[in-house]
Amino acid sequence: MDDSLGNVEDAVDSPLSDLEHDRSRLGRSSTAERVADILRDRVTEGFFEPGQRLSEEAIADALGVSRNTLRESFRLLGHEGLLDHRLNRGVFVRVLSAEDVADLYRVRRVIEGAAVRRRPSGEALTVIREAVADAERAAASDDWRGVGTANIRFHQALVTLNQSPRLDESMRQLLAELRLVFHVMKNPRAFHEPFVARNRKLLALLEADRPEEAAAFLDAYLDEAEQLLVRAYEPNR
Amino acid sequence: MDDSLGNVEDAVDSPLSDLEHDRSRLGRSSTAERVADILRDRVTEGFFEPGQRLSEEAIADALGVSRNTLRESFRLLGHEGLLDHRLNRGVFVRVLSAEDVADLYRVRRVIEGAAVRRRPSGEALTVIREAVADAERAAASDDWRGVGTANIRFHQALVTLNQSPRLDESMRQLLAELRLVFHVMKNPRAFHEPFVARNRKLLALLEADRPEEAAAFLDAYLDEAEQLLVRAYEPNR
DNA sequence: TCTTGTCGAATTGTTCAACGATCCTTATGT
DNA sequence: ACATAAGGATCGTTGAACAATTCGACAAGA
Repeated sequence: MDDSLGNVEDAVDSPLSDLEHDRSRLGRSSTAERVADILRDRVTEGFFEPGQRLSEEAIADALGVSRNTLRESFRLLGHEGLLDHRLNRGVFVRVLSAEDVADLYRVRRVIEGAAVRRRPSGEALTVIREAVADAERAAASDDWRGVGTANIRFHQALVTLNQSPRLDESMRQLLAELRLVFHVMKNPRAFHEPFVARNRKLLALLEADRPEEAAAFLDAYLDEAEQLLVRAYEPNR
Repeated sequence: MDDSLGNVEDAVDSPLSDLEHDRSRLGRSSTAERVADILRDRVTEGFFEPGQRLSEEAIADALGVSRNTLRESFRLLGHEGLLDHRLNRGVFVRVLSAEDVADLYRVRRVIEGAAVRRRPSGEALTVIREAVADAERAAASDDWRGVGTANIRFHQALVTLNQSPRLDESMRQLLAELRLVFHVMKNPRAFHEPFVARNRKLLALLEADRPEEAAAFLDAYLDEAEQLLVRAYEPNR
């Protein structure tokens, strides 16, 4: 890797370093992990309902993989909190209690709160702006499911202000768990609509470099979101 | 389950709900998980050195379990950040970069910082006091390894102030990762001794209910700890 | 009627042996 | 010295097998 040689590779130097960015996706094949990806999607999208048992034989058969491989996948998702592995009984889609929801929001207040107190980099702000705009666009066309995913992207982007890969990863998992709960909202509009404008407001506070106000605003934001969720959730226990 | 019947069960109603509390300990076995426990200990205690490859056949043979079971264990530890799973190459004890260390401390500042800003419950304070006392006792008898573990207990107890099971678990994993790094300190005394008195000071600030000062003190505390670690660590890259 | 014991089917937990795929080292040839 | 090819070691995955455990059903007993 000596650039001083001035060989033909220099011509594609920039696009090449772009490619390097995708390298993390390369090693990423392995039947067990791919199966885990599929199951993760299915669980978070609600295809498998919370509490439902995932039969090893049935799923291994359906996906065309062996039970052993499937079990490796189960271990991964169990560790992510999406599946509940009970000894000798099988794996079940995790059922979150109201107390779990409260805990998830406790963590959000800590991680997102720390994020908005930081002086944002322009780069991070760009991503946040896009998420806000996407949510507004989706709301304008009554696509409340789209609002939900844009909203998730917004909060994920907020956390990147911490500049910590581990916190990013924690947030990713946290939001995956939270999606398990979102499905109980029968009226997605009622849950997502109030927050579109707040995202815009929070972004403005960040851009104005008023971290303490942003933090206070976020706290109220999360309080209300939690209330909405718990209220719709508590009855089903 | 109608209590109004006034049957004999009423007499044991209270002790029965006590029993439920122990239910979590029941499911607690499974060869794969027990193997994961053993390996986790071995890795954090330094028996397996960072970078070392863990042969499936050799370890499965040594522990008397099958390769498939061992692989399930590997998946668990891989997700905890202690093992590095490279496709078709095997699992290696994770090697943390200086950037990883910085990230771990970034997370600590967020999680522990949030913790000390809370009004501590008397119960949590008791555990913290014990950890401080243990560290002082160990230091008095030149047991610097003991100081290290008491110190870890101290910070783990700090995090419980957040009253969040998920943050507790995150901290547990984070500290396990950090232990991977601690082993590079050839002089444990130089690394642990300065913090015994600071633990006491931080505890005093908590007891005096001065959260902002506690937070500022903790930040400086973590800054110095990180500096010490990185300085001893950077050369070995 | 309620509790307790027992049986059997279904499912998970774990092992084992096998084979292709991939990586690493070493030997080979230019 | 360098690229290439061969070989061995190890991983990835499978399929089958069997023990262990759960759970529901049903019978026996208080």
